[in-house]
Amino acid sequence: MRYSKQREIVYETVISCGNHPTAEVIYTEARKIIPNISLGTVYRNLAELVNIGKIIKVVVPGDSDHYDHTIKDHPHLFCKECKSVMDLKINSINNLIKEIELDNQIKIVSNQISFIGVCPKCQN
Amino acid sequence: MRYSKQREIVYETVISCGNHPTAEVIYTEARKIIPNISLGTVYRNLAELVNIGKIIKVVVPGDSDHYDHTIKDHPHLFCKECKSVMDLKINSINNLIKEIELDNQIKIVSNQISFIGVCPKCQN
DNA sequence: AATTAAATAGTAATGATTACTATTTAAGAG
DNA sequence: CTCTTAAATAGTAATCATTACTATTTAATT
Repeated sequence: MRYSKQREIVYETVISCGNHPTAEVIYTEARKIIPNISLGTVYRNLAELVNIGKIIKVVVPGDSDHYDHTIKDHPHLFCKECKSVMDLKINSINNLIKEIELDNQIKIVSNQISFIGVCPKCQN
Repeated sequence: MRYSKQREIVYETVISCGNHPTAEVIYTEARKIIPNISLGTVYRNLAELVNIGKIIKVVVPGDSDHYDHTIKDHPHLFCKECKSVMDLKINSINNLIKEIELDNQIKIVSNQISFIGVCPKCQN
């Protein structure tokens, strides 16, 4: 893969944004640095960064895809109130996956574990 | 909610199909009984059936939504090979959710736990 | 049988994402 | 340093799933 300024900016934006940005958010941020970067370029580079394992895609029910620079396998919470995506801790995720593989006679290569609920900030 | 033949057929199709049909699959099936049923009617009734808790929606990364007549909380496998959706058993899902709620100080109201991998039929 | 609001069919619109194409550019070779 | 070439881009069009809209139909009540 050849170097491109655009890909570098897209990657840096995913990291600096922190809050699981969507393609649209990354596009808005990236345009502050490369004003004529195109949305297609953002999508293509996000897909490539996912492919080479530098970021992951987070699928949220009823919302566009989000991107996460935390590679380590972890679930997410989608907050009903503030619509934010939050990383979750889970102690035994590897054990859980092994258990599910054995119990169901399947091979798991990746997962999308999402919870819908209320984040700490939005608890009343 | 008023009775409608269309809603009844949509519901029965989700049940009889078994294999986690998509809206498009349900539309095709339903047209065998009501030839001029519209796709919008299928979508609207699926949403209503989800709302009243008679079916659940299964979100799969990179695929359109699937519907499941099994209400009990359970995760799904999306098979990379045959593209099918399969129900999974998990012993301790309620304990898992309680643990995650405590560890992360959040309130969970629903979940979408999906694994991507290979189903038993597609193991070589 | 008349009334009324919910549900429908058919179609248009939306929104996220992907595909296409002419142009630009990174990077290696001479 | 210049030439070459394939990868990457910008800009735009197309696609796909899903939702919204509207005139008409229909379930259910009076």
